[in-house]
Amino acid sequence: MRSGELLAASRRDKLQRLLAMGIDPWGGRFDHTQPIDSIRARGDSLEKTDDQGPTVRVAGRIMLLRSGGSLVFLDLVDRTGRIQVALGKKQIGPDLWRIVNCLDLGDIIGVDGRLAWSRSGELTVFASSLEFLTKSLETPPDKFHGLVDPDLRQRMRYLDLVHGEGVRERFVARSRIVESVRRTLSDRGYLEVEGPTLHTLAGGAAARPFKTHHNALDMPLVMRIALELHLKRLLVGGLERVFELGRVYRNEGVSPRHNPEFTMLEAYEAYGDYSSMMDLTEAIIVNAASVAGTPQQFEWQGHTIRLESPFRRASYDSLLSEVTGCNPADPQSVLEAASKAGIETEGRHHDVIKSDLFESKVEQTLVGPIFVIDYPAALCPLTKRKRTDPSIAERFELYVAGMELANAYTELNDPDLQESLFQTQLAGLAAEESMARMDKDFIKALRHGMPPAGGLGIGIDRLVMLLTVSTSIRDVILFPIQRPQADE
RNA sequence: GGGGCUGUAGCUCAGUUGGUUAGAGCAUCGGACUUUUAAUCCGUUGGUCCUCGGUUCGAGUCCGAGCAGCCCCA
Repeated sequence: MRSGELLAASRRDKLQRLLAMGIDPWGGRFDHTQPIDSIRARGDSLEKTDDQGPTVRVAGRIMLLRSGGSLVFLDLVDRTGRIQVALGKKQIGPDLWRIVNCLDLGDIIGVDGRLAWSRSGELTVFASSLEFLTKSLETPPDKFHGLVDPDLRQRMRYLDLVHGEGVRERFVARSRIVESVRRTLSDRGYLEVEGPTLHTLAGGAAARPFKTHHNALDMPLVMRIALELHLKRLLVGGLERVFELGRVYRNEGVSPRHNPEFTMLEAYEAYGDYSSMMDLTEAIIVNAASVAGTPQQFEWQGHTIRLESPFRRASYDSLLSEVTGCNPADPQSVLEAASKAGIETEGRHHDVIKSDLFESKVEQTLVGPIFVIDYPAALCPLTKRKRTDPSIAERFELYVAGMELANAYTELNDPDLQESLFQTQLAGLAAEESMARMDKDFIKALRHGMPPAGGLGIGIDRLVMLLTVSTSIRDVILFPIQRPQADE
């Protein structure tokens, strides 16, 4: 028999012993428990010598078990923390003591007892009674090292949450961040809406979609790659301030910064523009950082990050010239810089070359947070051009540690220009890298009149990475994509 | 898509130049213990060395292919 089977057999055996005693190994309702963190807080006002502290009731999973014959110490965890429990044969009586002999690491129990400090100074619930709540039939990970194999941590996230250092806290922070983002927007009068996730056309971003099919209607569908075009239809509909915070899907590679499904925020504000979106972006991030407990200054991805408002703003062209030394206004100078950087230039649109140069040379230097503003217009088919210079689009991207975190425009609301931009495929740009995809229904909506507006997109997973100081997107997504395991 | 690294007990990890029966800690089981802190002490059980193939008298170790994961690059 394998070791795993032997371990399981011993737990099954204890399960049977519990059943034989008339105890339900799967428990039931257990009311009036106190969260462990609040119990710990009560310990602060407890004299070290007081062995008759307040009566408490706690429930949780057994993480450690130290048996001293007729006195057992165990560490119990709940969603708020960890506390030591002492179970004494004399204190709980011989009937309940028979349960103690059936306890394994990982079991879930409920305890009533008095809170007091143990002789060695550990805050402890000295149990007067015990209720068995759930048997664990699998062996938990090594009690000291926990689960460290990144593959197993993702496949068995439930174990990672229990045993991983700071894992539960990180996902609690994620939830608080999302909550804060919603609050910042709703405080400003934004309405949360839900657009369709099944599209007939993948618009609003440059990405390859997942394809699917609707049987009853017998039509091909794609999973959405962005929220943009439906939210703008709602601006036409007069909702004026709308946002959606939801999942989008891109059929692309996996990396420490990319997961094929991820959470996107998009917000649109009638009568705003890209600079009002910069203010909004700062507010969203600064507010979220404060609820996530992100330090003012920290090391992330090899850079020292300071999240201080206002974030620096610099134009695309000025950064390009600063880093590469070229003159962005002079096509020849850009061409030379691009060739020097080993970028393919033959037969490609000037703005496409510029963009490649920016990506290969400038992005990595952007420690930030920094708003990169005023993009080459040809790359931005959904963005309004500057009145003073139609070659420049009123767009910004927010960078932190070389990573794109947010993207925003003054939204293009001229239906005729939009239609012609949807038809323009830039030389040297693959169709799937282009945002230009004809959406006639959207154009029609624009013809009815979309108010001038600012629009913003924030990658929520990346924001959570930043604010929880995580290195991989997989550390902030509960169930990132994985291939199925060959066996089992 | 290309390159590098990794895969050994339920978990965390050793494993020498290719050489006898593959080891440790935790976990399990048995024993001692009513103030322990990864409890301790004594004893015990547990292996598809990721898979398939090859080289060899002999493979956890070398070679090839595949699978899975991590990282870097495009």
